[in-house]
Amino acid sequence: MNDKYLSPYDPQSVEPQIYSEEEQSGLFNPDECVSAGHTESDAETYCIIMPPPNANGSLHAGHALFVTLQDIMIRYNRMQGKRTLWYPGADHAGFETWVVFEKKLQKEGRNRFEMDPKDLYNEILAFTMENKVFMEGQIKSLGASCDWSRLLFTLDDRVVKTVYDTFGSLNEEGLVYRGNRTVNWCPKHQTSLSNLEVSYEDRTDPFYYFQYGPFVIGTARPETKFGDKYVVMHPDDERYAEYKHGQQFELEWINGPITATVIKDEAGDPEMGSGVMTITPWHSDVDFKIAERHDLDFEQIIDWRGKLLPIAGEEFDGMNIKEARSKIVEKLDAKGLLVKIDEKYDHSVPVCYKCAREIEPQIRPQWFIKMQGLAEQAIKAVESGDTDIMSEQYEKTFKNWLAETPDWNVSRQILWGIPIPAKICVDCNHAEIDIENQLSQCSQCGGPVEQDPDTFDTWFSSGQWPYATLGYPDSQDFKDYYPTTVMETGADILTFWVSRMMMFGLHRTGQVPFEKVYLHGMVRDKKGLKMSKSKGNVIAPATMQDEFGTDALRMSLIVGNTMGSPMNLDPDKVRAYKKFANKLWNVARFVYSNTDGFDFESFDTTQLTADEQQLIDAWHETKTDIKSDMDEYRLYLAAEKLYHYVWHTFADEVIESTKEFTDPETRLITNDNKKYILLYTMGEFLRALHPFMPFVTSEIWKDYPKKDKKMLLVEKW
RNA sequence: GGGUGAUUAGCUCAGUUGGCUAGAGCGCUUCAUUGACGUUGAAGAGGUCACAAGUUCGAAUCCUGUAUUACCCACCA
Repeated sequence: MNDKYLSPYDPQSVEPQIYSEEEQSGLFNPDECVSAGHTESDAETYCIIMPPPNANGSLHAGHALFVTLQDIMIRYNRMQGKRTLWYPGADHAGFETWVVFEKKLQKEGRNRFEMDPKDLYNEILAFTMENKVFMEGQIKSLGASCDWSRLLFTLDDRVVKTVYDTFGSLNEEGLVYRGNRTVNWCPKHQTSLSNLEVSYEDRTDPFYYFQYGPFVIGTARPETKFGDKYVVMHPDDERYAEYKHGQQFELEWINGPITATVIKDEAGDPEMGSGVMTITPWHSDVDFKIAERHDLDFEQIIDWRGKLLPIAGEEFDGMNIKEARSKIVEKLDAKGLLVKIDEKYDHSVPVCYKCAREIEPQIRPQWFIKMQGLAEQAIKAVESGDTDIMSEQYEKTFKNWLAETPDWNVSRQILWGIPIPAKICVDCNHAEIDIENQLSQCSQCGGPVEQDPDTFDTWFSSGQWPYATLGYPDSQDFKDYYPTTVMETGADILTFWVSRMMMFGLHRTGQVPFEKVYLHGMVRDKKGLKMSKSKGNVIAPATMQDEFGTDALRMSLIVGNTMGSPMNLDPDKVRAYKKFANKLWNVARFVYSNTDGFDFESFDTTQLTADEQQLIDAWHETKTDIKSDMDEYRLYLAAEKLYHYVWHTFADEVIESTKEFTDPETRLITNDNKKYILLYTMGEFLRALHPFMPFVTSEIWKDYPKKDKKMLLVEKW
């Protein structure tokens, strides 16, 4: 027996060695598996496209969970003899990286507005590349058996080309338009956000009532009221029956007398306040829609930095809106127009999900994708079963969201991303899509054109990831592996990402991008709370790996974690599986020390007694059971059953039953039947356990006395 | 406001299409063990499976209602 078994299992010394042996074997690449003869060239394929992690920081527990889940699926299916491809990637993560990078600049006392855009871009690129390498190292440390030779970055030329082609083909089908629309503008980040990137905060603020001509209007935002020259009420509100649609009247307002117009619109809610409101079409989506219906004027009151524009009058021009609010109230009060203030008005305020600053709705020309037809196709594909969302509780969310999703604003005003292939005319502002980058003058007025400074929403490019990675339309990978087998990702990005991949996949390739969707829940702390730096409850996977070993971390993330439900990570649980790794080590120590020199492959199994045969049959029953759990993605059950078998059946019963056959002198087992059972069964469960705990099983496998032994990675399960 | 889950041991959670005495990890009690094992093993305490009613030979599991709770979406002049 190898002396290494005399001391307890030490993950730190074993893991890097095992991973580098596996990686250097080249067998993470399915082509290598075929040419080395481990996989039949016509074998069924199995493919997972890795959700490309954001290359802007270190891995958190959620990454550890997805790497573990996918690696188990991949290793299991590879060991089933399938041609198995796990395609790794890295995401430039537009806005997310932008936010991280901006914080870094801030810390260094620098300001991006003072930097040359090219320098800025290059700095972010360098920053991202550095993080990308670091992140890949962490993924490797988790044991990911993905094919690094195919690694793709979301800003690689091949990806950009695919993204442009898709934008072009959407445009050809009339699904792209440029529109002046209300966007969710973050004054801090200087970009528009999608609806999904806006969160809401409950607040209690003062609510002001002002005299507006003959009416009383209520508002929580006096600072927008400068431009309000329309007063809206419900057509059926009898209190105001005397006022006709379009009727004009004079009134005294913030900066003197103005002329207001009465608008009758169903959006006016008679139950709300006085039933009368004034509107600010530029700075509210609801108001925008009313204004559109009645063809009203749009006036910008607040600039992109959150300051009042000249329309607010000399006194307020350039003033920050927060400061302006109280001053306006004071002024109106002085004029006798303040009716009352309700100090306790509860409402929810839209804020930027990154900086929590209030969203300022603004109007800005943006590129939009028409969603309705694309969404219908995606819904149909799920209903027909072409794509199976395995966690059924999310199927409804998926369909409901798609059925109601508005057109998608794909423009972002950030530098870090894929530039939108469009030109803007310097003279007439006309915007034109230019996929091939050939346009030199405006097709409308002949004036000079400039590149559209906006970039794509990162989900527009990552939504094309499955066919972009595989090299649509004519690469061999695309032919071999598309549609992919499983998309495994977090339930929280079902709408952000999975829905977009479905729509784009169907649009471009005519096929769904994946056959199954496995969604995992969020990893939380042991009390079920979301991990966050402010709560101080963040558990870094690297810490768990250092303390308990990667196999232990992997097991603890899997056992008891049902598909789609949140997962609570408790260090005590990881510790428990560290003990399990050591238990395996000691099982190996016992088996190897008792079977030195025993040739189990030449053993005549007919010598086994009925009771002994029973022990082997019991394993095979367990194995069959586990296999069906694996095939149906009940990984949590398979893991638990393996754990239970090794500890409570093999160690507690099989091993114990051999002890009466030991030589009193050497204290070794003398009975060949027992030796056979021990060796044979251990070989079986090492293989079965390998997808879950690749490191300790591989290390034990090195000493397994089998002829024509392969790496455990490519042994048959 | 709409939607989707959750509620099982002291704690954190499993429990597959309804089916033996409801399980795991950690914690707790007692005994044994230094001859595979950072110990481990044996035994044990601890559960009205949120509550109520129902379907069934049989319910933690299915139906209805109630309570509590979490998350997602929409949105409020």
